[in-house]
Amino acid sequence: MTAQPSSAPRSAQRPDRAAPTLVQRIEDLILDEGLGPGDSMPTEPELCERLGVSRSSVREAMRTLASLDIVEVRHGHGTFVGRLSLSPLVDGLLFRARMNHGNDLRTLREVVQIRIALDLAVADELVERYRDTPMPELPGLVDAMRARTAEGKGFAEEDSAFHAALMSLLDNELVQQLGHAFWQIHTIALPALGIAPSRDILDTVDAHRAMLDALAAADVDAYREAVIAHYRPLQRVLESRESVRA
Amino acid sequence: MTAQPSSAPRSAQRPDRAAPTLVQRIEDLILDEGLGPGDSMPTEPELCERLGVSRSSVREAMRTLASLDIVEVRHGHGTFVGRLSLSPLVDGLLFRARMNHGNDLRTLREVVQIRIALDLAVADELVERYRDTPMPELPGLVDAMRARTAEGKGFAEEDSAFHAALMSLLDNELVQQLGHAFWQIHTIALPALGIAPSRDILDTVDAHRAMLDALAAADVDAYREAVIAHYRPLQRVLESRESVRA
DNA sequence: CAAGATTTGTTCGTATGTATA
DNA sequence: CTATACATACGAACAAATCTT
Repeated sequence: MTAQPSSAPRSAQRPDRAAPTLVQRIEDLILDEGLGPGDSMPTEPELCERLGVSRSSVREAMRTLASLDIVEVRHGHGTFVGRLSLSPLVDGLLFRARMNHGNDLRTLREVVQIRIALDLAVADELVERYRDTPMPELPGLVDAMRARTAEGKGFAEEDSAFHAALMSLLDNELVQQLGHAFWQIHTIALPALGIAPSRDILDTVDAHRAMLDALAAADVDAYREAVIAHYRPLQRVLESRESVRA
Repeated sequence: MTAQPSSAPRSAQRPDRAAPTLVQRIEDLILDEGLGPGDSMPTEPELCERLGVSRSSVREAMRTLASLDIVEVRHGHGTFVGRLSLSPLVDGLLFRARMNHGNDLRTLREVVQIRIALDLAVADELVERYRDTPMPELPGLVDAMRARTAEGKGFAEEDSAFHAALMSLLDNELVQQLGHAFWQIHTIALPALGIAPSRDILDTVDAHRAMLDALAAADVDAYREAVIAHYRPLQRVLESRESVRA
């Protein structure tokens, strides 16, 4: 009955002996040429020649690669190897969030759950690393958050910088990017869905400070507590919108 | 100094007052029409008319949406709303893995680290859920793994089904998909990079059984141990290839 | 500042391959 | 087998953005 895996969505459509798609051929070209992020790609006419296809085809393939952040195209300037960020994940999840809006905020709740899980999972290592590499700029960020909250403004920049700084201790680039990607999801989605931050957002600021205190004291349990507290206001906003369930 | 966020890669290029891109307009069309995964999209000529753009532009936008799994196009049949899977994440990470191959297997190591972190993070909840919903098909899967190993074959199907079944207990669709996506990465990447599984792959099979035993006994610590042991052979393969560092 | 060269963005018309009825 | 509807591919022309001279 398991004739077709059927789980593999579209990526695994490589029957091995089939003709490589144009997207793959361009990927191979990047690798063969030894290009890295930021390096400029051949121009479209050049690619048409080298690959023996029309410009329309090259352009469609480039769009695919651009949406995966494998290339980055700048109008009137050229095409460059992209940064291989997780922006496609962000784009996909943002659309998913818009899609099941009206029903509930399921996607956003799940994103927050994963952020919590990730933060808790790296807590041990973070405490250890922080011992060797304290980060003197972090308290200033927390103060800035408080200041901006007092002004009635958001503190997205500071929040992003705070978490990015902590994650940078981990020597795992993918975790950093995943964290940033998930952070982006609700930072972009909530305002876009017209959902205002709750009043107890100040608790979030305090939780940031508590996280720093726990790190300075090398107290893993306290850090875990602070992380959970840190997400509580956000969770409250999301749960309060929990409505119809099919 | 923070004039431009500049951290936002490409997704957030929405100065709010700028003309919505064609991709966004098609996304809006899907949402406005109330379409869901599997529903058929308007045909290309129809979209050209409704959106007032040429066929090529529609096609390029569709390619972008297809690579994000927001639409799925079936040759000669039509275009349909996609499943919103995490296939773009898989595609991007697979390319990244190919890119820093030759240097080291950094990306794959990071993927495994995240899988471990996720599995450990959900251990508590998993044990709890398993108490209420034991899954009688799982031991059979482990036996099948052992049988296939004895035949010298891989057990990708069984492994995938095993982890998918466990994750399905969690009531967090995103975690399931993330787990499956990361699983796909090294399952696809390792053979593609010509790296053979290590001899001690049998330990992985045993670890699967240990995971089940721990779940049946509702022993969280034992489950955590088994999870870690489960990844050890894979980690060994990846660490052994650690070579040049720039 | 201005003109021109380069490069990507958009459009049209046409022909071809593929799945369904 | 034929017909129809659909996606796929191509090539040429023009538009718009960017950089250089």
